[in-house]
Amino acid sequence: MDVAEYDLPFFHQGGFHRRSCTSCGEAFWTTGDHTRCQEAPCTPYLFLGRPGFTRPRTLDEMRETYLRFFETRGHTRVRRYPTVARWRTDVFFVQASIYGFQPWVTNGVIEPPANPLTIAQPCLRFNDLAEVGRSGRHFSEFEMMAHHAFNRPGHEVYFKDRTVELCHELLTSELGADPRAITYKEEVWEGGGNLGPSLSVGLLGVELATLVFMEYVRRGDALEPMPLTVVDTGYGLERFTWVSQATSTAYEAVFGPALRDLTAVSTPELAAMLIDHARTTNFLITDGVVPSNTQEGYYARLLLRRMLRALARFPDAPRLPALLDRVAHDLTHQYPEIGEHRDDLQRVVAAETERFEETVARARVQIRRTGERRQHEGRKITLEDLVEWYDSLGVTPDVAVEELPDPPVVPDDFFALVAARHEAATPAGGPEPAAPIVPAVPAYIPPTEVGYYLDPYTVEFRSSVLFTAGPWVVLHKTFFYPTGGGQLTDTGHLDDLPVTEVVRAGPHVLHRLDRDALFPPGHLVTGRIDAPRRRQLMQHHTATHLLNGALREVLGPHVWQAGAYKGPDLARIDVTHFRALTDAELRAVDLRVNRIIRENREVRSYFESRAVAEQRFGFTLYQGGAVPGAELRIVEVPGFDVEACGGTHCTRTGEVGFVSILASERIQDGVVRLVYAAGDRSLELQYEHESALRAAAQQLGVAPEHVPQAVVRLFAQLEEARKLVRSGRSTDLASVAERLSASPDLVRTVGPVTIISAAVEVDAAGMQELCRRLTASPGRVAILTIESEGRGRLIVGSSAPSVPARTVLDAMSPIFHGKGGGHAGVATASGEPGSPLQEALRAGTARATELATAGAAAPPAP
RNA sequence: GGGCACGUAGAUCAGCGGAAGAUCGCUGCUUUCGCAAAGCAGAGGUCGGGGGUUCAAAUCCCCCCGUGUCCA
Repeated sequence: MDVAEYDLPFFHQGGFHRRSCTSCGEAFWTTGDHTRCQEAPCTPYLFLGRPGFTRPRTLDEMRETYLRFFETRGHTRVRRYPTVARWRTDVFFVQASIYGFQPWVTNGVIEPPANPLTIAQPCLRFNDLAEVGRSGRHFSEFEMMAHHAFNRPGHEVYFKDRTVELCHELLTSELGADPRAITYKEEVWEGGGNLGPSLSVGLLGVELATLVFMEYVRRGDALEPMPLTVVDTGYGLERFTWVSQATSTAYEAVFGPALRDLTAVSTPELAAMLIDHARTTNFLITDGVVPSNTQEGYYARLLLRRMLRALARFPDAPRLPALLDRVAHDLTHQYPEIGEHRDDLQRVVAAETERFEETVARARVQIRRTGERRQHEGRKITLEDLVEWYDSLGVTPDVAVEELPDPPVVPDDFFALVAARHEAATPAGGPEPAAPIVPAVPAYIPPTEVGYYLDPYTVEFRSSVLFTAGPWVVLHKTFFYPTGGGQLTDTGHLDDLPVTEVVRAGPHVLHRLDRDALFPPGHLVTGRIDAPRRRQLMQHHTATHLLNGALREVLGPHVWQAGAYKGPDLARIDVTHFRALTDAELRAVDLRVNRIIRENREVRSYFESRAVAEQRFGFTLYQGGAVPGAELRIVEVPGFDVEACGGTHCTRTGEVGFVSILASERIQDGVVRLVYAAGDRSLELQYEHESALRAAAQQLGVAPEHVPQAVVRLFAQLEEARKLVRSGRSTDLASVAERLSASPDLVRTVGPVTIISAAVEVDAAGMQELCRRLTASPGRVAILTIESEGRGRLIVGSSAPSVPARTVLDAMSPIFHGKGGGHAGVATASGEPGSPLQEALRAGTARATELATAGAAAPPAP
């Protein structure tokens, strides 16, 4: 980055000089006489026991001081964004104050809610979890205070000079830092394809803030100026608070009395870790994360389990619910929504705690058993076993060791071993499902006017053709709804040609015909939408919103839509929840939804600017996921449910008719699915179910209400019958066995050994069963053959030690080209049928006789 | 989104290529005034589902379903 980028008038007028840090070599600006930048590691912490600001402030005081400082200098205070970045697909969590404005504000698509603005944004970072509590300064949740300015050509708010000036004024005049102790180190910031110069603000060994000036786009090696430049600052609230209090760790300054209380009943490190995690958990769950084994949910689980494990070591410490409550109480002053989610959070945590305890109890039993078995076998439990258990049972080595008589030594780098194991695993990576191939619409074609938002009831219209490509048609204006938001495409006709699919591509709506479109440009077509289908789709879509609202009411505000489908036959909604729904919950949801339908409430659909909608309704708007654009389409059932949604909706709830919930299942940890039907479709299904029930009743010859008992009875009878068949077969085999044993030409006796050999006519399983019966008593050898599926099969069974079945078999196999094997007790083979098989049977009998004779002559030592 | 582990009797699990097992629970009998307990006997299994390899699969391979867990 060019030196000139950092050469600001403010530095020159303020008497700053530019130096190179003798430690890291980076350039920095200061009015003092430092030879090093005032940041770690070049400069050690100098503020410990010697505050960098004039007076100590608590976290809340420091935040308020900051925000007010910028408010009085023309900035508008903006509410925090959720810590869970639902509006983004590239990250799970907000990790910096600018995330709330990416990508639509920073790329210029929409206006910021205010300009310039100031914000205190809770951020989550989980990369250094192991350091939290131990290092004295790491947090999993921290607040990034910021002032942001977005500059468009012709509308310049402020840029580098004013930014540094404000920062310097805040530190010196407002907080009372010694101006000469401050250094502004030159750095380059880069991210998301953008980059620009930045200044890192150091004081007494701490990096207090970073001032980033986003002004370039990287195109290969070249840098191009951005049309919109952004002042992206970040001030660490926790560090400011710490520097003001000069305590020995940041935790003492930030967590205050809660930390002292908890330290008294545990250790300082664990107390800090617990409070940090409790804060983070409060934010996570309040912002809509349900603990699970995937995605965001896993972090909630990870934190909760770390807390539970730590608390288990200190019987005098408060239990998890009390800890979370205490921390929530401290946060509620600033974030009232955390207090509002208190009860819901406690339910979520209780369910997760129960689950954890079950998991650990189950794992302990398993480990103890394995330990005992290994000891029996004279083998040791290895470190590898512990890694395996952690990975697959979720048991930390300290717990595993408690269950083992002779545990291996657990090295300090245990978790590095786990990581290494994952390193070795190579990801598979399947092919992406093919997206429908849509032709490129030339840019000169004007955007399609869409009529279905304002008027979802028009199903016939006239419009002119603007563009065709193969079967695809773009119209000047359309009422056809393209697949989107989980709602399936409309179908119908353009003139008399069937429309099979409608998709949106950027500003255009493309209709796909069942053949190539031969309309000349400008041709006027009549569009007719399949009205019953559309009506059904609308009913399903509105029903989905009603269910979502009812689920939040019944289950709690942790419920978020995690996916939805609205087809012509059925609809589905997936929502976050910590366990499968009970029948009572389902009934409550069903009752609530159908009641709202009967009340025939208004369903309002309208456009609203994003900033206004977010401020009015909050981020629960984004139930369907990220929605682009400056304007949001809002679908609101006043007092019940509000969502940003692009679908077609009924205008009154009564039009939905009736909703019947057909099924509910837990589709993955933390997500449940409801399947349902609305309107005519729910009636149709009702009829289908009734007629199915009647048909079943008729078959059973009972009244419909007696079907369940009749089925139970039927199954009992079936079981009886199966038993009879089995015992019948078994008596059959028994009589065959008896007959064989009684046939003198099949049986020969050699000393204590009785040999029975015969060709029988049963199936393969019967042959085995027969063999087992014949050799049930000691001193018996059975050699049986069958022919089935064009092959010859044979079995040798022996309960006479002198005649190993396998040896007999080996004498027979070559004769009928049989393949097979077995052991001394039983051996089987299959090969050619017919005379070779008969020959083999004779040879086997001879071999068995030989062995028995030898055995009788020289009995084996006992 | 990916890795790994697991799915066997009502419950908890063993077996991991050669003839389906253990413990608890259940039923009956013995014993007892009765209960508990003990002893004896017995019932209870599509070894998650579907393909494949093999003379032979609960066991090996592939796919699917379910459960758990670790990681991003």
